Formats: sequence, C-alpha cells, structure tokens
Amino acid sequence: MRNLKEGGERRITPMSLNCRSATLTSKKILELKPKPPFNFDATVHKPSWFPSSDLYWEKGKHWQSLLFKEEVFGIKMENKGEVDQPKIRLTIYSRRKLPQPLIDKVIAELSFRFDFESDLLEFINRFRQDKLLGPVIKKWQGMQVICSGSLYESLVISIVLQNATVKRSVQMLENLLNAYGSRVCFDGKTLSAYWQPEVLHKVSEEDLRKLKVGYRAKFIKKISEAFTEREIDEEKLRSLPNENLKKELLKIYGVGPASVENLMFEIFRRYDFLETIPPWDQKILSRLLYNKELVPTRKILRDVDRRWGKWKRLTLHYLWEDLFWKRKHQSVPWLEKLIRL
DNA sequence: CATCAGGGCCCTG
DNA sequence: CAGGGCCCTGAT
Repeated sequence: MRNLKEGGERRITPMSLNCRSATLTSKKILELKPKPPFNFDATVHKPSWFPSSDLYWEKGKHWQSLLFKEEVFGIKMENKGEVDQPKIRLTIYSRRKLPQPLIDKVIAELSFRFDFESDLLEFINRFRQDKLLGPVIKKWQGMQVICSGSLYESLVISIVLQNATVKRSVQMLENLLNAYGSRVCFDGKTLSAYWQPEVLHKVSEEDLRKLKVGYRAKFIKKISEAFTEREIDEEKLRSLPNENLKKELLKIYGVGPASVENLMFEIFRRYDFLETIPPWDQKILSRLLYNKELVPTRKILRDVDRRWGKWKRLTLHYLWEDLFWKRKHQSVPWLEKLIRL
C-alpha cells in the first residue's frame, strides 16, 4: 500500500533550473480497448498515492512521462468509453517519429502497467453480495492496479517511503527528480521524467545525501548499480511464483518485508499475497475493517484471508482507494489525524 | 534549546 | 532472533 496524497489534484511543479528539458513534438494517436469492466479514473488515478511531478490527472485524462528503452516519452490517455465498453485514446509524444515496432512495445508496456488485460469478473461476481466489499465493488468495479513506473522506479519510491512521513517522501523523490531526472514538455504540460539507473550509479553517496535522503542514499546507489549491471531482470521476475519472487525481491539491498509487500502487489499483481501489515496501514485497516483503533496485525491477516481468500490483497486495495476517494470530497476526521504531512 | 518517533532495513551479537 | 543505529523533520 503506497500512500497518501496531500489534498486535491495539486501537482508539484518541477523546478526548471539546472535541468535537461525536452519538448516532445512528434505524436502518435491510437485507440486502446482494455478488457471490460474497466474504470478509467479509478485505474489511472490513485488518491492514496502521494503526488509526484511525473504524473498528472484530471477527470477522464491522464498524463505521465515514460522512460522506456533509453528514451523519454510523453503519454496522454483520455477516456472515450464506459466501464462496460472501455475505450482509451492514447497519444504517445516523442522527440522523433517512432518506428512501428517501438510503438508496439510502448503499448505492450502500458498494457502491462495499467493492467488492461486483467480479468476481474471472478472477483466481482464472487463478492458482489459481500457486506463490506459489495458496495465498494458496485461503485468501483473495473478499478485495476497500476504501476505507472518501471520496477526500478518503483523501487526508488519504496525506498523513499521507508521510515518517513508523506511530506518527507515527497521531498526526497522531488529532490531526486530535480537533480537527476529531466523535464518533458508535451500537450501543454511539463512533467518530470526519471533518470537512467546508470546516472545514479555514478553519483557519489555524498552527493545523494545532499538531497536529504539520509541513509537511503546507500540503498538507492546499490539498487541503481544492480540495474546498471543488469542483475535484476524485471521480465524474468514477472514469471516467478510468489515464493521465489519474494525471495528474489528480498535479496535487493534496501528491500525488506514492507517494501516486498508493496512490490508484490503493485508491480507484480499478486492479489493473493499478504504477509505484512506496516504500522500505519494497521491503524487505517483497523478502522476500515473493524471500526476500532488498533487491531493486532495477526488477527487482520487471518480474518482477511478467511473472508476474501486469494483476492484478499485486491480487496484491501478497493477498500483503501474507496476511502481515499471519499476523502477528496469530504473530510474523514479519523483519517486526517493519521495522515501526517 | 534538547529529545524523540516515524508508512524500515541492515548488521551485529 | 532481538535490538541498536541510521537520515531528516516536525512535534513536544
């Protein structure tokens, strides 16, 4: 469960000093048809995430930068369909005219990251009548799990989330993007884009620490090194069964049980995997599931498994995002107290 | 001012 | 396998 967003659709403006910046003038427009049901807004926008300058959302529209195959793209998606008849108008912005094979690869990658092909019918049918989950499913059915970034980028996010409050995580990530990322301009937006892992591999730990990432500098450097040396193969990891995947992820320096939990769910979509509930999540789930202040994690884990089985982790996502969508429109006092900015 | 905990993880004993 | 140390920040 990656967290928190600090109010509204406010977006962080990338600092325009000291940075490489590119205007993406070439565009390719395509139409995509995700597997129904597909809820566009609930999929592309996660109110529980903290804001970052590489993404921008407004109702029916999603923009992001995309660093893929050593090239920076601008992605725009517009909702042109309905939950039962989904249709997305995708525009790929780039510096140059793109060859068709590359376009196909970009689409395939987006299709993975936005889960366009995932089938949720079993989940929906099975829990339509569930007292707690049923109403949430009716409201949000077709909400898919996304990782808008690559595994490397998701790892960096996991690292800045560790042992920090929202505000600090935001600060660390923005500092990194400003210092080592780039800016892309397309469709009237300027967004940050990530850096190649090699870039940080070469940077000294001391320089990284200047960005106020603290002891995490070492983690970020080692992870960047691992990707530079191609020690981590995202494609290969995707095909591993849960236990092996978990073992591989834990080998990554700086990744422990809490980060594994996020990665298993958001990046690898293992909806049946749930082993750890970190303290902050515990507080929120205690309220959501029991309307109590604090329920032991062991009990939560057992109950969730009994009730929702192999769909337990996806269930939590539905309940969680539903809560944060509510928070957009009305204040949820007990939640506000838990969100420390 | 000083102290401390925090949405972990590594490393040591 | 428990617990100390680590970075920064804001709360007390």
